[in-house]
Amino acid sequence: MSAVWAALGDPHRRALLAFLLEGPRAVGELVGRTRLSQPSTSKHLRVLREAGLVSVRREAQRRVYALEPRPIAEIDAWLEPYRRLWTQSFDALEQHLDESDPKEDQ
Amino acid sequence: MSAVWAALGDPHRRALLAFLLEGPRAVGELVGRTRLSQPSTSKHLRVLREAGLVSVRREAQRRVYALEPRPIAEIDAWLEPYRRLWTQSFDALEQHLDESDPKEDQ
DNA sequence: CTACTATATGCCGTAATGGGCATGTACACC
DNA sequence: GGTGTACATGCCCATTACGGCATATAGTAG
Repeated sequence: MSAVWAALGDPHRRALLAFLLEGPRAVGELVGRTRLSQPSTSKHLRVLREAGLVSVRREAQRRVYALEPRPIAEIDAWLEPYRRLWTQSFDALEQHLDESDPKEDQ
Repeated sequence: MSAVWAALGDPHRRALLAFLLEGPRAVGELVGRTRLSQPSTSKHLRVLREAGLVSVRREAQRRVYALEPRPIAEIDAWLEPYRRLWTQSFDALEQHLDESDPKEDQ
Protein backbone atom coordinates (compact mmCIF):
# COMPACT_ATOMS: atom_id res chain seq x y z
CA MET A 1 0.00 0.00 0.00
CA SER A 2 2.77 2.37 0.89
CA ALA A 3 4.38 1.43 -2.41
CA VAL A 4 1.24 2.60 -4.16
CA TRP A 5 1.37 6.03 -2.56
CA ALA A 6 5.05 6.31 -3.30
CA ALA A 7 4.45 5.37 -6.91
CA LEU A 8 1.70 7.96 -7.25
CA GLY A 9 3.95 10.59 -5.75
CA ASP A 10 5.81 11.16 -8.99
CA PRO A 11 4.20 13.36 -11.66
CA HIS A 12 5.71 11.41 -14.54
CA ARG A 13 4.22 8.24 -13.19
CA ARG A 14 0.82 9.83 -12.77
CA ALA A 15 1.10 11.00 -16.36
CA LEU A 16 1.87 7.45 -17.48
CA LEU A 17 -1.21 6.20 -15.67
CA ALA A 18 -3.27 8.90 -17.36
CA PHE A 19 -2.05 7.76 -20.77
CA LEU A 20 -2.99 4.21 -19.90
CA LEU A 21 -6.53 5.38 -19.27
CA GLU A 22 -6.88 5.37 -23.04
CA GLY A 23 -6.07 1.70 -23.08
CA PRO A 24 -3.07 -0.67 -22.95
CA ARG A 25 0.05 0.77 -24.51
CA ALA A 26 3.52 -0.48 -25.39
CA VAL A 27 6.54 1.18 -23.82
CA GLY A 28 7.52 2.91 -27.02
CA GLU A 29 4.17 4.64 -27.28
CA LEU A 30 4.47 5.84 -23.71
CA VAL A 31 8.01 7.10 -24.20
CA GLY A 32 6.78 9.24 -27.07
CA ARG A 33 4.41 11.02 -24.71
CA THR A 34 6.92 11.92 -22.03
CA ARG A 35 10.04 14.01 -22.22
CA LEU A 36 11.92 11.17 -20.67
CA SER A 37 14.39 8.77 -22.18
CA GLN A 38 13.27 5.23 -22.82
CA PRO A 39 15.28 3.88 -19.88
CA SER A 40 13.79 6.38 -17.44
CA THR A 41 10.33 5.57 -18.65
CA SER A 42 11.02 1.88 -18.19
CA LYS A 43 12.15 2.52 -14.63
CA HIS A 44 8.99 4.41 -13.85
CA LEU A 45 6.97 1.60 -15.33
CA ARG A 46 8.83 -0.78 -13.11
CA VAL A 47 7.84 1.19 -10.04
CA LEU A 48 4.21 1.21 -11.18
CA ARG A 49 4.38 -2.51 -11.87
CA GLU A 50 5.85 -3.32 -8.46
CA ALA A 51 3.14 -1.24 -6.84
CA GLY A 52 0.58 -3.32 -8.74
CA LEU A 53 -0.72 -0.28 -10.57
CA VAL A 54 -0.04 -1.72 -14.00
CA SER A 55 0.40 -5.14 -15.51
CA VAL A 56 2.42 -6.21 -18.52
CA ARG A 57 2.00 -8.73 -21.25
CA ARG A 58 4.58 -9.60 -23.84
CA GLU A 59 3.63 -9.21 -27.44
CA ALA A 60 6.49 -10.17 -29.71
CA GLN A 61 9.38 -7.91 -28.68
CA ARG A 62 7.06 -5.36 -27.19
CA ARG A 63 5.72 -5.11 -23.67
CA VAL A 64 2.21 -3.85 -23.41
CA TYR A 65 1.31 -2.16 -20.16
CA ALA A 66 -2.22 -1.91 -18.86
CA LEU A 67 -3.85 -0.16 -15.92
CA GLU A 68 -4.55 -2.30 -12.89
CA PRO A 69 -7.36 -0.54 -11.03
CA ARG A 70 -7.26 -2.49 -7.78
CA PRO A 71 -4.58 -0.43 -5.95
CA ILE A 72 -6.23 2.80 -6.97
CA ALA A 73 -9.38 1.46 -5.41
CA GLU A 74 -7.45 1.09 -2.18
CA ILE A 75 -6.48 4.72 -2.35
CA ASP A 76 -10.10 5.51 -2.88
CA ALA A 77 -11.00 3.52 0.20
CA TRP A 78 -8.38 5.40 2.19
CA LEU A 79 -10.04 8.65 1.16
CA GLU A 80 -13.39 7.57 2.49
CA PRO A 81 -13.25 9.09 6.00
CA TYR A 82 -11.93 12.35 4.57
CA ARG A 83 -14.60 12.39 1.93
CA ARG A 84 -17.15 12.59 4.69
CA LEU A 85 -15.38 15.65 6.00
CA TRP A 86 -15.60 17.69 2.87
CA THR A 87 -19.14 16.76 1.99
CA GLN A 88 -19.91 18.07 5.46
CA SER A 89 -18.07 21.31 4.75
CA PHE A 90 -19.87 21.56 1.47
CA ASP A 91 -23.21 21.16 3.16
CA ALA A 92 -22.23 23.77 5.72
CA LEU A 93 -21.23 26.11 2.92
CA GLU A 94 -24.51 25.56 1.15
CA GLN A 95 -26.39 26.32 4.30
CA HIS A 96 -24.30 29.40 4.87
CA LEU A 97 -25.06 30.64 1.38
CA ASP A 98 -28.75 29.96 1.89
CA GLU A 99 -28.70 32.05 5.03
CA SER A 100 -26.67 34.98 3.71
CA ASP A 101 -27.45 37.76 1.25
CA PRO A 102 -27.71 36.19 -2.23
CA LYS A 103 -25.73 39.10 -3.68
CA GLU A 104 -22.62 37.81 -1.89
CA ASP A 105 -22.81 34.63 -3.87
CA GLN A 106 -20.63 34.26 -6.99
CA MET B 1 -1.24 19.68 -6.40
CA SER B 2 1.99 17.85 -6.83
CA ALA B 3 2.89 18.98 -3.34
CA VAL B 4 -0.24 17.29 -2.08
CA TRP B 5 0.73 13.95 -3.58
CA ALA B 6 4.24 14.32 -2.27
CA ALA B 7 2.93 15.09 1.18
CA LEU B 8 0.66 12.06 1.13
CA GLY B 9 3.55 9.87 0.05
CA ASP B 10 4.95 9.62 3.53
CA PRO B 11 3.36 7.13 5.94
CA HIS B 12 4.03 9.26 9.00
CA ARG B 13 2.23 12.15 7.39
CA ARG B 14 -0.74 9.98 6.45
CA ALA B 15 -0.82 8.84 10.07
CA LEU B 16 -0.88 12.45 11.23
CA LEU B 17 -3.81 13.16 8.96
CA ALA B 18 -5.59 10.12 10.34
CA PHE B 19 -5.14 11.40 13.88
CA LEU B 20 -6.54 14.74 12.83
CA LEU B 21 -9.67 12.96 11.67
CA GLU B 22 -10.61 12.87 15.35
CA GLY B 23 -10.47 16.64 15.44
CA PRO B 24 -7.96 19.47 15.75
CA ARG B 25 -4.91 18.61 17.81
CA ALA B 26 -1.91 20.44 19.19
CA VAL B 27 1.55 19.36 18.14
CA GLY B 28 2.32 17.77 21.49
CA GLU B 29 -0.66 15.47 21.25
CA LEU B 30 0.40 14.39 17.78
CA VAL B 31 3.98 13.77 18.85
CA GLY B 32 2.71 11.40 21.51
CA ARG B 33 1.09 9.28 18.81
CA THR B 34 4.11 8.87 16.58
CA ARG B 35 7.49 7.35 17.26
CA LEU B 36 9.05 10.51 15.99
CA SER B 37 10.79 13.28 17.87
CA GLN B 38 8.98 16.56 18.30
CA PRO B 39 11.15 18.30 15.69
CA SER B 40 10.52 15.63 13.08
CA THR B 41 6.83 15.79 13.72
CA SER B 42 6.91 19.55 13.34
CA LYS B 43 8.69 19.17 10.03
CA HIS B 44 6.07 16.75 8.75
CA LEU B 45 3.37 19.15 9.86
CA ARG B 46 5.11 21.87 7.94
CA VAL B 47 4.98 19.79 4.77
CA LEU B 48 1.30 19.10 5.31
CA ARG B 49 0.68 22.78 5.96
CA GLU B 50 2.52 23.88 2.83
CA ALA B 51 0.50 21.39 0.82
CA GLY B 52 -2.63 22.94 2.28
CA LEU B 53 -3.66 19.69 3.91
CA VAL B 54 -3.78 21.18 7.39
CA SER B 55 -4.23 24.61 8.89
CA VAL B 56 -2.94 25.97 12.18
CA ARG B 57 -4.23 28.32 14.76
CA ARG B 58 -2.30 29.62 17.70
CA GLU B 59 -3.71 28.99 21.11
CA ALA B 60 -1.44 30.41 23.78
CA GLN B 61 1.92 28.73 23.24
CA ARG B 62 0.38 25.83 21.45
CA ARG B 63 -0.35 25.41 17.78
CA VAL B 64 -3.47 23.54 16.99
CA TYR B 65 -3.53 21.76 13.66
CA ALA B 66 -6.72 20.91 11.82
CA LEU B 67 -7.52 18.96 8.70
CA GLU B 68 -8.12 20.97 5.56
CA PRO B 69 -10.25 18.76 3.30
CA ARG B 70 -9.96 20.75 0.09
CA PRO B 71 -6.72 19.22 -1.28
CA ILE B 72 -7.91 15.75 -0.48
CA ALA B 73 -10.97 16.53 -2.52
CA GLU B 74 -8.65 17.27 -5.43
CA ILE B 75 -7.09 13.88 -5.06
CA ASP B 76 -10.55 12.44 -5.08
CA ALA B 77 -11.29 14.30 -8.29
CA TRP B 78 -8.11 12.93 -9.82
CA LEU B 79 -9.29 9.43 -9.01
CA GLU B 80 -12.52 9.92 -10.86
CA PRO B 81 -11.58 8.49 -14.28
CA TYR B 82 -9.94 5.49 -12.63
CA ARG B 83 -12.94 4.95 -10.44
CA ARG B 84 -14.97 4.37 -13.59
CA LEU B 85 -12.48 1.70 -14.57
CA TRP B 86 -12.86 -0.41 -11.51
CA THR B 87 -16.58 -0.11 -11.20
CA GLN B 88 -16.56 -1.46 -14.75
CA SER B 89 -14.33 -4.35 -13.67
CA PHE B 90 -16.61 -4.91 -10.75
CA ASP B 91 -19.64 -5.05 -12.99
CA ALA B 92 -17.82 -7.44 -15.27
CA LEU B 93 -16.97 -9.62 -12.28
CA GLU B 94 -20.56 -9.60 -11.12
CA GLN B 95 -21.70 -10.63 -14.52
CA HIS B 96 -19.08 -13.35 -14.61
CA LEU B 97 -20.24 -14.67 -11.26
CA ASP B 98 -23.82 -14.61 -12.43
CA GLU B 99 -22.88 -16.69 -15.40
CA SER B 100 -20.67 -19.22 -13.63
CA ASP B 101 -21.38 -22.00 -11.14
CA PRO B 102 -22.60 -20.41 -7.89
CA LYS B 103 -20.48 -22.90 -5.91
CA GLU B 104 -17.34 -21.11 -7.10
CA ASP B 105 -18.46 -18.04 -5.31
CA GLN B 106 -17.00 -17.28 -1.88
C1' DC C 1 13.33 40.64 33.57
C1' DT C 2 13.57 35.56 34.46
C1' DA C 3 12.16 31.06 33.93
C1' DC C 4 9.28 27.68 31.83
C1' DT C 5 6.53 25.56 28.10
C1' DA C 6 5.38 24.56 23.38
C1' DT C 7 6.83 24.62 18.93
C1' DA C 8 9.82 25.77 14.89
C1' DT C 9 14.22 25.92 12.57
C1' DG C 10 19.23 24.88 11.51
C1' DC C 11 22.68 21.71 10.80
C1' DC C 12 24.53 17.29 9.82
C1' DG C 13 24.78 12.51 8.25
C1' DT C 14 22.69 8.94 5.62
C1' DA C 15 19.66 6.95 2.51
C1' DA C 16 16.66 7.11 -1.27
C1' DT C 17 15.27 9.17 -5.76
C1' DG C 18 15.47 10.37 -10.52
C1' DG C 19 17.95 11.34 -14.74
C1' DG C 20 21.11 10.00 -18.58
C1' DC C 21 24.18 6.92 -20.98
C1' DA C 22 25.94 2.50 -21.97
C1' DT C 23 24.90 -2.14 -22.11
C1' DG C 24 22.32 -6.53 -21.50
C1' DT C 25 18.47 -9.49 -23.01
C1' DA C 26 14.57 -11.32 -25.66
C1' DC C 27 12.33 -11.88 -29.81
C1' DA C 28 11.75 -11.69 -35.01
C1' DC C 29 13.56 -12.12 -39.47
C1' DC C 30 16.79 -13.51 -42.86
C1' DG D 1 24.31 -18.32 -37.22
C1' DG D 2 23.88 -12.76 -37.67
C1' DT D 3 21.27 -8.33 -37.56
C1' DG D 4 17.64 -5.14 -36.04
C1' DT D 5 14.10 -3.79 -32.85
C1' DA D 6 12.02 -3.16 -28.26
C1' DC D 7 12.73 -3.05 -23.81
C1' DA D 8 15.17 -3.70 -19.15
C1' DT D 9 19.09 -3.12 -16.17
C1' DG D 10 23.54 -1.25 -14.26
C1' DC D 11 26.33 2.43 -13.23
C1' DC D 12 27.20 7.09 -12.05
C1' DC D 13 26.00 11.71 -10.62
C1' DA D 14 23.19 15.36 -8.53
C1' DT D 15 19.42 16.38 -5.71
C1' DT D 16 16.16 15.60 -2.32
C1' DA D 17 14.19 13.50 1.79
C1' DC D 18 14.09 12.11 6.48
C1' DG D 19 15.93 11.37 11.04
C1' DG D 20 18.06 13.22 15.35
C1' DC D 21 20.13 16.73 18.24
C1' DA D 22 20.91 21.36 19.45
C1' DT D 23 19.08 25.77 19.41
C1' DA D 24 16.03 29.74 18.31
C1' DT D 25 11.51 31.82 19.01
C1' DA D 26 6.88 32.97 20.95
C1' DG D 27 3.98 33.02 24.55
C1' DT D 28 2.85 32.61 29.74
C1' DA D 29 3.63 33.12 34.60
C1' DG D 30 5.84 35.06 38.40
